[in-house]
Amino acid sequence: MPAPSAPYHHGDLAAACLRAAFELLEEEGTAGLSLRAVARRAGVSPTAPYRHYADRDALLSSVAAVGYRELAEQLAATHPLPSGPAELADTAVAYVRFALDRPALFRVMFAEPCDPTNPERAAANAAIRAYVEAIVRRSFPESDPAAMGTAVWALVHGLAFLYLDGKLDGPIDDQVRAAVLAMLTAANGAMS
Amino acid sequence: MPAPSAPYHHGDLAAACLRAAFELLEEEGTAGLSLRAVARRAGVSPTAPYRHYADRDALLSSVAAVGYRELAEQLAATHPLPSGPAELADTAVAYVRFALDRPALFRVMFAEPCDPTNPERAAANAAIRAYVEAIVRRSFPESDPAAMGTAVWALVHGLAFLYLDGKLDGPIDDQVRAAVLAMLTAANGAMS
DNA sequence: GAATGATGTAAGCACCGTCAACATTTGAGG
DNA sequence: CCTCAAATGTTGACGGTGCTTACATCATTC
Repeated sequence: MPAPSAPYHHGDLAAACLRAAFELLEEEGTAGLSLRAVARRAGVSPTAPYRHYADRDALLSSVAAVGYRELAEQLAATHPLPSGPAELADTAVAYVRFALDRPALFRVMFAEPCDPTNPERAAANAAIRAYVEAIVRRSFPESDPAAMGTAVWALVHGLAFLYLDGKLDGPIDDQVRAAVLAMLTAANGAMS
Repeated sequence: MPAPSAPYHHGDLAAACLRAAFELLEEEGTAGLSLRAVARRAGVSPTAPYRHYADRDALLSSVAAVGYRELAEQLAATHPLPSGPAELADTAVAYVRFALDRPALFRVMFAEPCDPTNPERAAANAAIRAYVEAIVRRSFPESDPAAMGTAVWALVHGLAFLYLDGKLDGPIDDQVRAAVLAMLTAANGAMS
């Protein structure tokens, strides 16, 4: 009998927990994501996940790390290295869409008081930062890459959160595009 | 005997709960803000707050509403109606400072899956929006006020969240200023 | 083949949000 | 002034949570 019904050892409980956490996040939102629910879904006792995750925050950090990778993939799929305001606006739309398509995941990634020393998160953070700075260097060669990179990321990130919180409504794609383009063209009229 | 020890009726429990919630938020962060803790601090039974707040979310919404007013005050105290990139950068710094000075409150205000139909929140939201648009109309008269207002708010809001989540570090004031100014001057080099 | 470390379980603690039933106080109408 | 209803606060309970401690089972290595 190779698999009677429930072998004592699960096999790969860490991965199963991660998968269960993602499913719960999509189905019930952040509130439904409890360690006990994860354990139930993985078909395991309530305290089994503690063998693989120190506490709930550790599981959330792993979820967030996967989320960062998926966000990066979605952005790269839009434009591997966007250039100029129009493509940059496309990328902004993709970023906001990710947030709105998977709001609970996005909140876990960015809205939890997280542990900034977590290496997975730090690495993902550095990756996003490098991606944005590469864009900036190419599209705005005369700007300070660090400052402009920060600003571009903040602009897009802020748009995502404002939409997520219902502070903005209306056609997302068009409004995101309009906001990004307005910002990138505004200076001409205002600066001396 | 006007106040023996503990009169059956509190007097103004709704306000006392709000005050207790603010204190707990500052002292212990979002995690420490439970209805029961609020009740304890107000010196009242665990379920008494339910006479004044339908549930925990209702209390959080009231906390957020007060937070919006305080944020608006802090911005107005910096520049009643900022004009031009430099003053706009000052206002951005004030916004980010608010977020970093009172991180738990800021998260309650913006990072909770909130009820967008709550009238208090909607009103506060409209007030911030009007403030930003007034700034934009004056500082960027050639821009579309709606799109540019959204973009400016998003830029500042995004900076606040990125700092809050530890995605950025270093001297806050200088970096926020640099990011805002970089964004507002970048277009000249990039657009046709 | 037995010891050892990794993995999963069971039981329990303190806390949480919320409901239902009850107690007390206040205030308005007779 | 007295009554009685509404507003307010209390008690007790239920199911859920994160987490700890002690124990059971398995897989591996000597």
